[in-house]
Order: sequence, then structure tokens, then C-alpha cells
Amino acid sequence: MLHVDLDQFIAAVEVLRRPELAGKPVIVGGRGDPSERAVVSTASYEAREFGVGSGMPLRIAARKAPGAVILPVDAERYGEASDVVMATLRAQPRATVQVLGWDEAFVGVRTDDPERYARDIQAAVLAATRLHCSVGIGDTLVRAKIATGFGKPQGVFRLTRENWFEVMGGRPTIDLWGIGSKVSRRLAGLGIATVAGLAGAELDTLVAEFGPRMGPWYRTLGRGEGEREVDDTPWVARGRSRETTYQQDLADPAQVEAALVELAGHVLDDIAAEGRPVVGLTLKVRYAPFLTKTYQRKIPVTGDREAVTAALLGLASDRIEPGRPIRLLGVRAEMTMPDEAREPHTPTRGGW
DNA sequence: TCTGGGGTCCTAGGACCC
DNA sequence: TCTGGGGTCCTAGGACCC
Repeated sequence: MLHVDLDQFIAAVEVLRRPELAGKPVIVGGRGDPSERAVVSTASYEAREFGVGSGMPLRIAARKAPGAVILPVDAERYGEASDVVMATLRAQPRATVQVLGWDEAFVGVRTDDPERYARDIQAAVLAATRLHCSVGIGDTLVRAKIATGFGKPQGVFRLTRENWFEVMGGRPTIDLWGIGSKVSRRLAGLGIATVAGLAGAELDTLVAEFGPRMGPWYRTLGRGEGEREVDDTPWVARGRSRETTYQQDLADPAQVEAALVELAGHVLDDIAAEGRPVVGLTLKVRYAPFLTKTYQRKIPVTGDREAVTAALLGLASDRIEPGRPIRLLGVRAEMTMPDEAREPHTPTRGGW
């Protein structure tokens, strides 16, 4: 199968409507104001030369790249561009498309010449959107996904059982999709530093450290194995959430309550369209500066707005520490799942 | 005044049941 | 001077992804 990923997608969409920005360092994040609490969504390749990357506080990004153009996030615009990209992928011959985000998707197809097919995809996406993409080819989803990184920008790369260890074996485990900084550090503590080391690790060791599901899954990742089929079953959301980082920390209890009611209103509006009952609530609180806590409550099956809001306020009054400044509040509502919804599959998270 | 916002899934421990 | 073994449900928190 193939994995398609747009190059510097958000920055590229912005450059399309402002051609004078082409070739310049461009940073997109927050409301485009580096004095606010916000982070970088995407930096153009020129901005990355200054050490700016996704997830970095906007304030710091502005300091690192003083000449950069900083723009606000325009989610609607990116969604429209994404729709055109995905429609283009679905229009490819015999393609099965599994969307992973605004700017990436798996494309399942049987073909004798995947490189040719990949080049055709790049040409079609460019013609439809004037955006460039990179394409990974693999015999598993994980290999195709990782291959794309080697193709960037505007390239094609093939990663299969034949060259997996040659390409990936000596690399650090954090290069794997699904292994982040915490897990790679714990692996290093077990003496496992590389992909090849993980692939050959003792199962018992991994299970003891990471549990019965994640332990075996990490070794599978190290081998580049896993799911081989692209699944285009429409995604059914498990829940909806809203969260806000306040520019000024909340201190007054009345302020906190008003903020919670507002967040709950947004979540319930989102859910109303789906008509699925709410069965659980999660309240997330980040106290200034970094202490984050989450509280959950199962609630009786009900879609009733007043009942859900009351349950949330009850949870908040039980758990929020009085008098402590609050920097972030989040509300998540879990919904009942329809019977035909896709089962959880491999522990690859962040699904769409 | 360093850390957005939207997601998913897993683990551990306690309560409770038979 | 005792506390098995298996199971489910719930809460809190961790980790990862885009």
C-alpha cells in the first residue's frame, strides 16, 4: 500500500493565497500573535532552518526566526484543501483510501508498478491543488508510513521486508510510528536502543515493562510488521471534547464555573448533531504552570443538556482545588457506540 | 510569565461480585 | 494471626498521533 503526506501542508496552503511568501520563512500558529499562549502548527521549510518546528511555543519560534511571517490558523481553509486532496486520492484507479488527518492518508491498491502509481498520485494532487506531496510504499501500514519520511520532499520511497533492517535497523526506536520520547527512554533503560534491538528483544521483558498489549506491539513495530490492509470504514468518533488555554489564568470560582458552562455548551452542540447519548464525562484541569489532572465520571445514559452540565459542575466542585490558578480547562464527553462501529484494532493511536 | 486543541487506546489499582 | 481465584466496572493517569 501507499502512504501519502502533503509537504508542509498548512504553510503551503497559506503560500498559495499569498504567493509573495514563497521561499520565505512562514510560521502558522494560534491567532498569529507570538505574544499569546499558543504553539506552532506548521513551519515552512525555510522557517525550519531556524530550528522552528511543530508544537513549539509561538513565542519561542518568533525569537528563533525573527524575520518569519507569522500567520493565524485558518482551519476552515485547510479543511477545504484537504477535501480536494482526499477526493483526488479516491479518484485514483482501484484505490481504497484511509484518511489519517488533514494532510495524510493510506491508499490501498494492487499494482505491478507502485512507483509509477505514486508518481501519478503526486501529479494528480499537484494538478488539483497546486500542492506537493511525498509518497511511501510499503508492504505494511507501518512501513508505508515510515517510508514517506524518506521521500520528503516531493519524493517516493519504498520500504518493505526486503530493506526494513537495512534502512531502519540501526536507527533509534523513537523513529518508529507509535514510539515517542517516554517509551524510547524506557526501552533504552532496558538496553534497547535501536529498531533492530527492539525487533530481537525478549517478549517477557517487554511485557513486564509495558503490559500484555503494548509490550508485544512494540516488538511488532520494531519488525515493521502489523496491519497490511487499508480500511476505508468510515470513522465513528468515540467522544467529543473542547479545551481552552486561557490567556490569563482563572482564579475566581465564578469565572471557572462560567468557563466550564461555556465549554460544555460547545461539546453538547457538537454532540447534538450526532444524536448519540452521552455516557461519560472527563474534566481536564491544568493548573498554572504544568500540573495537569483529569477526572472522569460515568453518568446515567442521557443526552439531556441540563443533566450533563449538572454532572460536569458536580464533578468540578468535587475535584477542582479552590484558590489555585487554572491555565487550561477541558471537557470531553464520551458517547455510546453504534453496533456497526469499527472495533479497536492495533494500538496505533490517534486514529481518524 | 515556556507547553494548542482534537483525538485514541492502554495500564493499574480499588471496589465489588460469585 | 485469616485472607483463593476469576471476573467486571470504575477512576485516574499516561502515552502517542496529527
